[in-house]
Amino acid sequence: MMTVSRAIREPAKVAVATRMRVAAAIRKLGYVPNLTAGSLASSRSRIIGAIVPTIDNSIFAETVRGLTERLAAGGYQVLLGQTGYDEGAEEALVAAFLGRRVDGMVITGVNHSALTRQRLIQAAIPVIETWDLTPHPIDMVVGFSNRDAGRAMARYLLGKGYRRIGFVGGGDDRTRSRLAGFAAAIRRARGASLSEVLLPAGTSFQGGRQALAQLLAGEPNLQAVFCSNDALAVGALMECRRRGIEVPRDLAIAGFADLDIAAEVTPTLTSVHVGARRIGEESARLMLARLTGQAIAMPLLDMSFTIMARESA
Amino acid sequence: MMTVSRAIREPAKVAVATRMRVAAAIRKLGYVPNLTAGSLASSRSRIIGAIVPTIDNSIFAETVRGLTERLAAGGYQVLLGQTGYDEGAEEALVAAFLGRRVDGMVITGVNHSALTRQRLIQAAIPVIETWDLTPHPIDMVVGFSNRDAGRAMARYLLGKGYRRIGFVGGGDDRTRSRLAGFAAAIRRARGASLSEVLLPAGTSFQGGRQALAQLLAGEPNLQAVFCSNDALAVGALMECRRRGIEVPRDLAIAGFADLDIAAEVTPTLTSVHVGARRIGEESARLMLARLTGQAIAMPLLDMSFTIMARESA
DNA sequence: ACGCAAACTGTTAGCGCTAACATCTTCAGC
DNA sequence: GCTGAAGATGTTAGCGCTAACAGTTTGCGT
Repeated sequence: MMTVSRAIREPAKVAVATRMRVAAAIRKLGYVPNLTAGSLASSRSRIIGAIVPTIDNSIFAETVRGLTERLAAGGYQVLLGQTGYDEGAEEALVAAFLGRRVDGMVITGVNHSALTRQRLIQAAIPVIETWDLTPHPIDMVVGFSNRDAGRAMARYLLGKGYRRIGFVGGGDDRTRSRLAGFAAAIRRARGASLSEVLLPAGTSFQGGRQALAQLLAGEPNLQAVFCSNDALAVGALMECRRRGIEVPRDLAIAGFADLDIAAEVTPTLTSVHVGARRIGEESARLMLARLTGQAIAMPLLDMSFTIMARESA
Repeated sequence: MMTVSRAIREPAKVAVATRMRVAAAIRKLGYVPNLTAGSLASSRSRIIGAIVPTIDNSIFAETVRGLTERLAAGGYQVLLGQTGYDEGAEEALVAAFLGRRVDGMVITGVNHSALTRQRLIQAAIPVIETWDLTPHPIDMVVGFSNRDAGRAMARYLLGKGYRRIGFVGGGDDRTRSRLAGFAAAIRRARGASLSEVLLPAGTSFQGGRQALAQLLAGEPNLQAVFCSNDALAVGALMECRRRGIEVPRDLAIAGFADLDIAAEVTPTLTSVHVGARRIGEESARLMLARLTGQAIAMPLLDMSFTIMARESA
């Protein structure tokens, strides 16, 4: 038995002839190693838990893909959980994943319930928080400052001369951070005004259209709108087309995340590039390093962001 | 120990007072049950493996969501795998999932390598193939006929009077089935011609734009294009706008899958509604029924499809 | 007060593997 | 031919839980 176990996991330690006999027997018997038993015996599951709000609108899908591919290359699989932007769901998922004895966790955002934090710390496994930054990480962080990104977009729009400005976003933490930075910069600008619409978290095209309608109802002379994700922004663009509002002449629109679609719509969408895929890849890199016992020089990775100036704003 | 195990899994079988003592102890000790050990002992993992080509463009993301939510309600978790449209990756994922002793598998498509089929059959677990139909399922099927859907779209376009028709699709099995039905119907129509562009599997907006350009280069008088998914169709729409081609007056465009975005773009996109989410939900329903030992009256569920006639075609 | 079934709690064995250690081979070097 | 170390294979115990069964307590009818 032990020789078979070795032939599968560490072939170099088994003589070639034996290895071939093992392989033949495996084929003949249709043997499928029980990784569950292996996990129990070795107390390493080779599974990393990943928790994102949703994979629906591909904002996080890219991160998940980057993470999954890099971890797979290192021999780890990803157990994916979706919270639907619900803290209770996140708590349940973390508990379930820890129960499965994942070897590490990658979780979206830096705000978690006290219980979730406590459980993650007690689990004593590598934990990476993503898509944001914080001075008080659970363990490691790979993200960017949503606050700074919001401020940067405000400055960009103000720099273009816009003054009556709107904000549309879902109600999640990262959107709130972006809004905080955005609003602070606009408040500081002479003669600038801000109107906001906060939608339920996780809304998409349709939500963007409605939100734009709502903004225009309150402030018909709006000059620019910053949407907290590209799906909302594309929805807003569509609503503009429907109303005959010409973008950016009559109204400027900017999005966030720089999805594939941003460069493809007409007019092309100004957005904030955040390297969603690279966040996943870098998280995988850090995770693998930690799991192989390497010291992590930099447990806080600021991936930064870039404003992609295109036609819409 | 046994009482604790029962208090957690079947609280009704434990006296209330004992149950509360157990709960108190759990809290005090920060005990997290090891589900891996539980799986090994009970030989039930309460995990269902799900394999899709990709979650990037949300065609399958909806199915995954429906599946995940319904299964969660039944106490099961989903282990998600992405093949990236690669048969080798599918094989590896199936092997890995079976090694983890998943209690069931939900897999996209009905064409799999001989080895994959054999492994799934030998595993003797419930298996659901989705997004297509076949007379020779591994076990159960929840889908619709891609061939029929292709034919239906051909008839729809022919019925609108279009004769010089194009097809754009990725190179996956389901696209090929759609094309087969589509091409057959067009061949049978008087005076109708078909030009095709097959892209690498998994391409998106950008691919749709390029493919349209390619089609028009070969057949400048094209009247209608059927795109094998909505992302391609939206890409094609964008290319039209860029070239000043008015849809549907100069060129009709139809998509497939009826994503959220189809109803939101301008012009709204004619598409084939396939109930992606319901495929996931029904798969979960069948899976749970099978796992609780119920007999399945109908192991082949034809979810059908509907052509959503909108402005673009 | 007693018997007995139902309700509850406890004991034993083993799920399939791997860590750690033990033993057996092989072969270079003299 | 012998020694010793490296290389290859084997043995033992146990990971943390649950199925199956065993034993104990409770409550009810008489």
